[in-house]
Amino acid sequence: MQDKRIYELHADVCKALGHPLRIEVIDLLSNGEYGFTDILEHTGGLKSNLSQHLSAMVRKGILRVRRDGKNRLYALTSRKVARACALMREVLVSHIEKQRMALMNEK
Amino acid sequence: MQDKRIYELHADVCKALGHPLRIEVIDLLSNGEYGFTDILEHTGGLKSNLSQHLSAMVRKGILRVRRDGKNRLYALTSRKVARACALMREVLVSHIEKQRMALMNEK
DNA sequence: TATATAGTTTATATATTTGTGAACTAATAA
DNA sequence: TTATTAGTTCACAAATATATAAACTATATA
Repeated sequence: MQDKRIYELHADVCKALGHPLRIEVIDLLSNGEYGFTDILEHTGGLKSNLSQHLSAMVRKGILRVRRDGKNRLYALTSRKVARACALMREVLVSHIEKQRMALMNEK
Repeated sequence: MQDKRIYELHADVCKALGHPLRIEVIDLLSNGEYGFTDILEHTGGLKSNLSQHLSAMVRKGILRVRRDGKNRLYALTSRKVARACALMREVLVSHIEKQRMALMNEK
């Protein structure tokens, strides 16, 4: 019941997965590196909003950026991020399945 | 740029990982099923707070509960949850490593 | 040098999450 | 039946996260 610090850091990194836009970005970047403008075109919304989400993801260590002329290219820091994300999607899908089943049985 | 709904659901499940107490619970339940009181003893804090976190996790489909007399037993719905969590921890660890390296180089 | 492009940063209003304690409920035990 | 145990639910205050728009910055181009 000591050193909760690791749980705080761990939760903080996981928080990066807890927003629809950020999930969409991770999904896209699973295919490789993309420029800011391409990501924005893909997700829609305001550039300032996207910029903030991306830099939060970089700060938490799940994305990296590099400059290429006047563009910025974003990528996942590791395939592990994509894998973790995919696992959670599978958990979601089976939960939805179970709910559907439960609904069918009560009718 | 359509059906963002899946991203919302996906993010919502991932949000379950985004809190220190919930990470601590997932870590514990990686070892198997535990009773509410044992979890509380392990994490500390108020029972009402733990109860709310646990039921949110059940609602999102990452934990399941069952009754055993007057106790309630909680478990992960799938090993996938533990694996996703472990992957994100690895991402955290290598980020911390990289930061340490960066600090060393600038000194 | 002046302009345009490609984002970033900042300020702020709103929405969501979290922690706390009191009240409540279901199952068992006396 | 009455307590007791083992949690859950509720209401509310405080803390965090999010979206938006305006201002700003760095690089490249004319």
